Amino acid sequence: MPDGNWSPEMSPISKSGKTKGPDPLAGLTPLTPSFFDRDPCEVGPDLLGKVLVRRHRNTLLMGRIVELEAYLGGADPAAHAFAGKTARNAVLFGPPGYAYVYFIYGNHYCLNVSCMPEGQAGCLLFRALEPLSGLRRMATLRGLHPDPQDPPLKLRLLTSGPGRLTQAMGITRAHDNGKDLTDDSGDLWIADDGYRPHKIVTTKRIGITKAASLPLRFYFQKSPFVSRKAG
DNA sequence: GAGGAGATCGTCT
DNA sequence: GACGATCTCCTCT
Repeated sequence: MPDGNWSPEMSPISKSGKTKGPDPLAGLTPLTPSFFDRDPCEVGPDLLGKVLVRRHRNTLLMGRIVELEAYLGGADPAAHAFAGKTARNAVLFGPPGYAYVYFIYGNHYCLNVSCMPEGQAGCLLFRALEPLSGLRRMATLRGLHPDPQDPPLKLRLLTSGPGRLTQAMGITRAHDNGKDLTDDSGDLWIADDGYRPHKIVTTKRIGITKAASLPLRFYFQKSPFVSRKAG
């Protein structure tokens, strides 16, 4: 899409997310481990526009990735892996394409995907999604009461932020940490639906004090679902 | 609309 | 015991 106004193709395709009728996963192919077997700075722009797929009980939840941050591991003081491997961050040192979920500020979970070859740490933090499917379930999980009209401004509250998107997808450390996000037989994986992104903006990362000036945050310039526009 | 502060708990030192 | 890759509510302008 050219970098004009937000495209209708990015609007929600299913409110219920119930998996009946035509296969809602038709045309979706899982990403491969080799996709993530690279520097997160390279993976980040490529991962924008892909779809995070979640099977939550009998409901399919899907969201397009519109905002990410890269964390580089041993070379990045802001990264959890900077101080070395611990029980908490062990997934980051494992094979690429796996979910690293951690608990922060006593309230929130954050979802990352591991990058780089096994033995080297690096990851991408999911900061925002555009809700595509299963909006009612997402609203319920978020503790919101969905308006029947689904006004666009309310939609932003579902998945615009790292803590919000994990809550909307029902992602927790106990249930999802260490999952293979390239395995479409699981209940959490990443798909390519053929969408090709429009203009990508690169800015400083949010909410950190160390290495705060590095341009490692990537998002779609025109997406209303990005957590914050200012870098 | 912008800014500040509290909530709340796992992880690390 | 201190800190933190956040969110929400409340207050002020």
